[in-house]
Amino acid sequence: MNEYLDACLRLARAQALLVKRFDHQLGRLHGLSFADFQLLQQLGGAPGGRMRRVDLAAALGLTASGVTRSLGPLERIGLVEREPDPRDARVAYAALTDAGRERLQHAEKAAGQLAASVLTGGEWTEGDVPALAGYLTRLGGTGLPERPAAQD
Amino acid sequence: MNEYLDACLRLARAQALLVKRFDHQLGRLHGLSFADFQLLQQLGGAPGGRMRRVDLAAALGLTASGVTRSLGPLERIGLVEREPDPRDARVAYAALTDAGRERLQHAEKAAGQLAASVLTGGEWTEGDVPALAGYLTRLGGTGLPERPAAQD
DNA sequence: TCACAACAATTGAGCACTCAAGGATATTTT
DNA sequence: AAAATATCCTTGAGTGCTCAATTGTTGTGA
Repeated sequence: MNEYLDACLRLARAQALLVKRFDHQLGRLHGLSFADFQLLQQLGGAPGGRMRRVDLAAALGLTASGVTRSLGPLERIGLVEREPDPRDARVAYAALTDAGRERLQHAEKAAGQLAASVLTGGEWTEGDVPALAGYLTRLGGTGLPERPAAQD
Repeated sequence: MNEYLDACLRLARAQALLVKRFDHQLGRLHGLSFADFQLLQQLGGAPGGRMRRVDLAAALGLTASGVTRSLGPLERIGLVEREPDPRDARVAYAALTDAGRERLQHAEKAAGQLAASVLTGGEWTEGDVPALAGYLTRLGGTGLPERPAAQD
């Protein structure tokens, strides 16, 4: 096994653990999965807190079908609502509700804290996280929502 | 959004893309998903090419249930077989068949090549991959099967 | 020796997706 | 103008898991 495959396998394992931790923390405190959180975050970063579903799918790296299915439960609990486009009957927007905006704020805080707890202390030194982020960006870890940096 | 959460989100995105690429390549050439490949690899690295299912679950970071379900199709196509433990009736072993061993060899070669194509060239310089592997190890990217390093 | 806790595996139900198909609508081509 | 093609979204079916419940077996302690 070469070092490249080793790194790919490590990435898969690290991600699985990380998702588990985020799911647990966000689920416990806010009733959201990590995937839900990412979806809300993309909406939160869009103008007016709304996006066409097809754009949301592209932004999340999912299919349209996946977005439809993910939005269902979030609409039902009132975090997201559906809006038509007056000019194009094919299009439906997904928009954050006030409750959704508030839930996102709290979840973002919790997620930020969990991320900091994972990536600070112990062996993590000053340049590590930017270096890691750089490598992950090269590997396709792009398309994150534009957000003002929140300093912890 | 702080830089720690940014890195975690990038990891999730990078992984999704990587899995898609491995699934596609391994599926096309060998009829295996990336998850199937990882399972076969764990068996390949075990003494005699066999492990208790409960140990396989732990090694893969899955539940016993997940392993039972993943092994089903692989048993049906003859890559893996089930063996009882003569001393403990609770236990079932998952063992690579000859066909499974051969499939694994081919898949491992293809996976190694894909990984190399992802992580070499362009922006990747000499210390990058070991550094990335180190960070991922810290994040829980451990438990990979012991394999003699195959140099490409 | 016996009761019960721990262990191993499986199965039903549910979550989180993809792919393919299909319906409706808008755009492009003829 | 009409036909062909592209776009958007949803739904059925399938993949890949987890959790909870269940069954059967083994190990431990009284």
